[in-house]
Amino acid sequence: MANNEELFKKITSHAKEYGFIFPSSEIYDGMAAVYDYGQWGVELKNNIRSYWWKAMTQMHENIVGIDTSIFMNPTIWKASGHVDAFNDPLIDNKDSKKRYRADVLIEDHIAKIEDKINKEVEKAIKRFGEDFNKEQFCSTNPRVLEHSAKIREITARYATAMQNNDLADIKQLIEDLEIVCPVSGTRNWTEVRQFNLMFSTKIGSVSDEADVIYLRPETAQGIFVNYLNVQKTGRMKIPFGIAQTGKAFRNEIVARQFIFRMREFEQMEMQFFVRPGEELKWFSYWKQERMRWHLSLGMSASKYRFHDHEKLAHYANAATDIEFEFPFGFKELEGIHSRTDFDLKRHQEFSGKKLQYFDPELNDSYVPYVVETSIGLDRMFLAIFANSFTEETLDDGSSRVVLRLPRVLAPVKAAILPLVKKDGMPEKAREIMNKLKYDFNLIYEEKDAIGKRYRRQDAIGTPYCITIDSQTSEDDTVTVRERDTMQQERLPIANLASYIRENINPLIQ
RNA sequence: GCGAAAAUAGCUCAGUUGGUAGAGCGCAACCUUGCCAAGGUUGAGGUCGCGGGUCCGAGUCCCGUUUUUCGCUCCA
Repeated sequence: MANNEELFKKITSHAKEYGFIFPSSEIYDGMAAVYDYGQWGVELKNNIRSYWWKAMTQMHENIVGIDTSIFMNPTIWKASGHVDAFNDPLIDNKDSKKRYRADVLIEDHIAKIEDKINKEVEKAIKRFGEDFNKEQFCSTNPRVLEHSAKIREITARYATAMQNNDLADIKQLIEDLEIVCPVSGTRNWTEVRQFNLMFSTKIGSVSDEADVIYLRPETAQGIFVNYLNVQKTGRMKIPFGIAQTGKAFRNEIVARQFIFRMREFEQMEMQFFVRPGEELKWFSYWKQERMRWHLSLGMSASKYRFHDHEKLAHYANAATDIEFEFPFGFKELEGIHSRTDFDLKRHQEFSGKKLQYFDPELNDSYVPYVVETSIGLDRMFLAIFANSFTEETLDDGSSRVVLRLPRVLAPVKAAILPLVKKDGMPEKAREIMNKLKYDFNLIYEEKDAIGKRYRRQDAIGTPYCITIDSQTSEDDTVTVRERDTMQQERLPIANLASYIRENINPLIQ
């Protein structure tokens, strides 16, 4: 494990040193769990996104893409369940390290007081027999009156505190009631915190009248609320899919492990709409299909595994994760969920609009079922980056750091290097550069010894180094040096473009 | 969120019982060499994470805070 920690440290250092990822707002002491992509990082990230996008849309005739807004009508998040499921005040016990919902702790306490009342009532029933008037008893018995007054007091105080968002008073209430942790039995509590999964902001320029809106915690809802627009205007027939990439925001309590868990992150999602009853067939199809996509990048199959969910979310009837072996262990990289018709049904209910699809083959209308594939772009970046990072010792005993990125994803496809800064080589190199730059992202470099320049390209994962030497001016050939093998071959300049194109794209191979 | 550890140049680090900062690599310019980094010369770059305190004097001691890492917890 110590080795992996060491490796992970090297990977994060390398990411910063070579312009892939910087801590956000670094000169202001940074911002927890927020990172910026640098000059090479953004190229790699764009390439991953584009590779996914092409694999989903271009390679599937029945999948199209859209791009929906981060802001959406707030009712969408009520329909999706995000508002209610994550709006609770939480408190931790420092001894047991267990986390509780503050309202549940207080309700449990009230339930205990109610038990006391019930016991008084039971005793009274035993004593007075059949003609016992419970209502009269409760409104006169001093012990019961005391208990019910207490309950009213607690309830009122809790309601006021929640209304005023007075979390300090909720903490005080828990202390005043001498509520103890069921596990540790102690009253060593943290402050009460409101845990909101969603970031909120206000729309409208007059703040009093402004409405609260949320930054989307997932991109999926933008697809759901547009599915009929796409289906109708694109004349889509079930089964069909809608793909989208974009930023999502989650107010995670613990965000950690570099770019693995960030509060602002990018998702690549595809929602596949199917006939009710056929969702599990498609679920299994997408499971295999998505794994195939991962393996096409050439990373070892042993780095991947499925993790089927046993406990399913309220909306799902099947779910699996594709996990990847990061330096800190196997972790979720992509989720594949059979979401049933939950989301569309809820939107139908909350919007009052029919979200049915007329199936001409069945001559029937229904709300489609949905199978979702959802992958974190930043996680995919980390998986690829960490997996590609290699330190090796060469035969001559020297060492090199090489980023063995899948070539299709490499930020720079080729470096154009004049062997020396004279004899017309730089001019020839510029000429080649100008021919190829419309097709590929290139780097031109003439400073330092050729070996040093090769190593610099290795460090950012450039698959090919094209070197112009004295022979170039004689026969218009150059040497092409491959990143992983360091082997060189001599090629005519005219063949360079097709050589690079054919060697970088696994979808062609 | 709880607990522990850490923070000095772009990166990796050193910095004696407290006496106002160094190395290697990297970077820039020039020279030299010319197919696998680490020849020469010159140079840029740090209010030692930030804020207080103790002291004649703090990178070093104390308190707070921010960030990062690890363990636990959380992750519809």
